[in-house]
This record gives sequence, structure tokens and C-alpha cells, in this order.
Amino acid sequence: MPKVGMEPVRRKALVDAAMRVIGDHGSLTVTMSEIAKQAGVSPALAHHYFGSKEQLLIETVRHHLQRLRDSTVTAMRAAKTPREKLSAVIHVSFHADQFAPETIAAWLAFYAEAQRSEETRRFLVIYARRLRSNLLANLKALCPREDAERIAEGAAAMIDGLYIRQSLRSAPISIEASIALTEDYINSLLAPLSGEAAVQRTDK
Amino acid sequence: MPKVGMEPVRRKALVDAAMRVIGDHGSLTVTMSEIAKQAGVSPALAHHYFGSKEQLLIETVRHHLQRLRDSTVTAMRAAKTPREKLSAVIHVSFHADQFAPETIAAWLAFYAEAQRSEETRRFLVIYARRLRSNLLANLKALCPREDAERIAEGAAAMIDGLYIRQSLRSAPISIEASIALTEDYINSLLAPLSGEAAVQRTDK
DNA sequence: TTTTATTGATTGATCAGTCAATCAAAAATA
DNA sequence: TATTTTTGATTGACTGATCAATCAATAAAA
Repeated sequence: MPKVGMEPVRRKALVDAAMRVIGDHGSLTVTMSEIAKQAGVSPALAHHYFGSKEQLLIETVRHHLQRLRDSTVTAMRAAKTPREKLSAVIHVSFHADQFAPETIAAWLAFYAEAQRSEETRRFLVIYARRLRSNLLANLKALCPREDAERIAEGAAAMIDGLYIRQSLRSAPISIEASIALTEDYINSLLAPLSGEAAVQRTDK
Repeated sequence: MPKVGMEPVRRKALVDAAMRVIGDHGSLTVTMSEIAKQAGVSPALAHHYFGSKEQLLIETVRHHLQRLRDSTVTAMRAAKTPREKLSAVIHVSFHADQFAPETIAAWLAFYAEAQRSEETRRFLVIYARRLRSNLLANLKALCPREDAERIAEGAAAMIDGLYIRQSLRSAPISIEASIALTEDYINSLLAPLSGEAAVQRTDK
């Protein structure tokens, strides 16, 4: 059945298969055979296109991080005010796909891998910076730079922390609750800073 | 030089060696040989005492989690007020030992492992619950239960998130900054709740 | 015919786990 | 006290399984 132009199709299939297998397995100690099988090709073909297991793994991270980035860009573009853009970033982070147990398990595995693979680490650093920077840019429109930096750091940490806690699957927090917790954090830290010193809250 | 009563000595040496090797390596794909070498014994002896690699890994998690628990109990006992106890919990979480890159790398590896090993997962769940519960107990003395639950959840997530972000070692956050961020979160969410609805803040 | 896609079979390396043998301390016995 | 027996500690050498990676061969397009 060999037809020309299969390369991009196979690459994508393999990269998706890798994510799925890693997510199910909850670890990077998956075999090329498993990945290839999931993608419906032979292990040899996976090697043919990616050269090595490590390279396939790296491409897998890259591909899925790119996807996340695209979602974020789209969501931010749809939002108008800085405050709405902030919410958009948060929403994308907790979007159903991202927050599925298998996806979280896969990301966790990649974080662990980043301790050893310089290239994997690089991609995850880019993600971490991007998250922080997306938050920061919009926060700066709402409060002084120094405060914005603090809050961005804290919000990014909270998002990542909600992920890792989710990975344990004990007392799982719903998507809505996760979003609420993060929004609440931003609101609470922003409240005393908005406008002048006056505190405008709606106490019952 | 075989002397009687070596068992507990060897077990501890192996469990410590495992933590160190895993931390350096940044992954659980370390060999029994490496661990045994680090502990100064033969691989066969490690098997003799632990039966399997998996069991050694599980004991390693247990042992180090127990250590963390002891630190927390001691620190909380030394603190007097609920608010001070909260700070104590936070401080222990970011204590130098815990926050060292190798330690963080090791914990990350165990979180990944927890996706596959039910027993490892159980221990980490216990840790997660304990952290949340230590926070919650003291928060309940400072605000209504519902709010306390929210804040405990958020603070626990922030602590774990600061860990995972630290693992990437890009733009590392200092111990002090991590503590400040977490304290700041608690203060900010507590502020509008303390006492009656009146907002008592010290705006410049 | 040349190029691209694809695989089955094979290799070489790595490791967890096993086992029989050794060595020295402790306990029992003479 | 001197001698023998038992037991715990320890290892080197080995095995079996697993897996990434290679390669030569095949089959279908171009």
C-alpha cells in the first residue's frame, strides 16, 4: 500500500500515539513497539522516521506544546480586555483535553524526563515562560509592574500545582473549581491594588 | 567483616542511596547496581533485603515522606498561634533540604511513578492529604470552614506548583520568594474575611 | 528504473533477579 | 576453655527477558 507523501501522516500518527501510550502507561518507559502498534505501523518505521526513541519523544513534546500554544493564542485573541485575556489563559490551561488524567500523566512524565534530556527541558522551559509571560503582560495593564510580576509567578505556580495535585487522582478537583481557585487568587491579590488605595469590595 | 545486626543499617543506607542516585539521575530508571554501589554494597545484597527494585523504591518514598512528616510535626509544635502554625507548615515545605534540585527531581520522579505503582501513589496521596489538612486545621481557626477549605486547597496547589516550576531550573525562585508568595496568598485571601465584614487594611 | 514506504528478522546491550558458595561472628557443646 | 555447629551477611557469576536499533528485502508508486 505504499503511497507517496506518507511521511507527515506517519509522523503525526506516531506523535499522537506516543502521547496516548505515555498517558495510559503514565511513564516514558514505553516501548517503541507499543507506540508503533498504537499508530498502526511497525516499530521499524518509527525508527525510520524519527531515528531514535529519544527523538520521537522530543517531537512529541514539541508537537503537543505547539498545540497548547495555538489554543492560547486563539483564546487570547477572542478576549478583549486584559482582565478577560487573563481569564482566557486560565481557561485554556484547564481545558478538558489538557486536564484529562492521561494528558496530565503524560506531562508529568515529560517533566521527569526533562531532568535528563536537555532538549525536553528546553521545551518545557519555553512553556513555563510563556505561561508566565501571558499572565504578566495582562497583569501589567491592571497593576504596577512589580505587583504584576509577583502575581504572575503565583498564578503560574498555582496552575501547575493544580495539575500535579490532579495527577494523584485522590479528591480530584473539578475543572470549574480549579478555574475558580486561580481566578480567586488573581482577584484577591488585585483587589487592594486596583485604582488608588481605596478598597472597593462588596461585603455582604 | 560480617557482623550481626547489619540489616537496619543496610536498609537505611540503600534507601538513602536510592534517593541520592534518583535525584542525581532525575529518574527512576536507575539500576540496582548504581544504588547498591552508592550504598557501598553489592547489587545482590540490595535484592536480598528488599526483594525487588520496586519494593526498594517504595520503601524509599515511605522513608523520606516519614522524615518530612517528622519535620512538620516538630515545626508545628514549636509554633503557638494558628497563624504561626500555618507559617511553620510553609517553611518546612520550602526547607533547604526539600528544595534542593536533586530532591525535587527525585520527588518528581516518584510522582510519575505513582501513575503506575498503586503503592507509591498511596504514599503520595497521604502526603497531599496531610499538607492540605495541616493547612486546613489552622485556617479554620481564622475563617469560616468553607473559606478555609478553598484557601487550603489553593495554598497546597501553590506549594506543589512552586516545586514543579523549580524543577525546570530556569529562572529559579529563591526559598524566601517562594515562602513570601505562599504567605502572600494566604494573607490576601484571609484579609477580607478576618473579623467582621469590615476591611481593615493598611493602605498607604 | 528509480524512489519511497514498509516490514520481518536479527543483533547487541542492558538489567532485574537467582543461586550456590564463602566468611566470620555467635551459640552450643564437650 | 577449646572445639564444633549454626546462622546472618555478603558476593561473583550466571540467566532470562526485554528492547532499541539495524538491515536487507519487498512492494508499490512515479
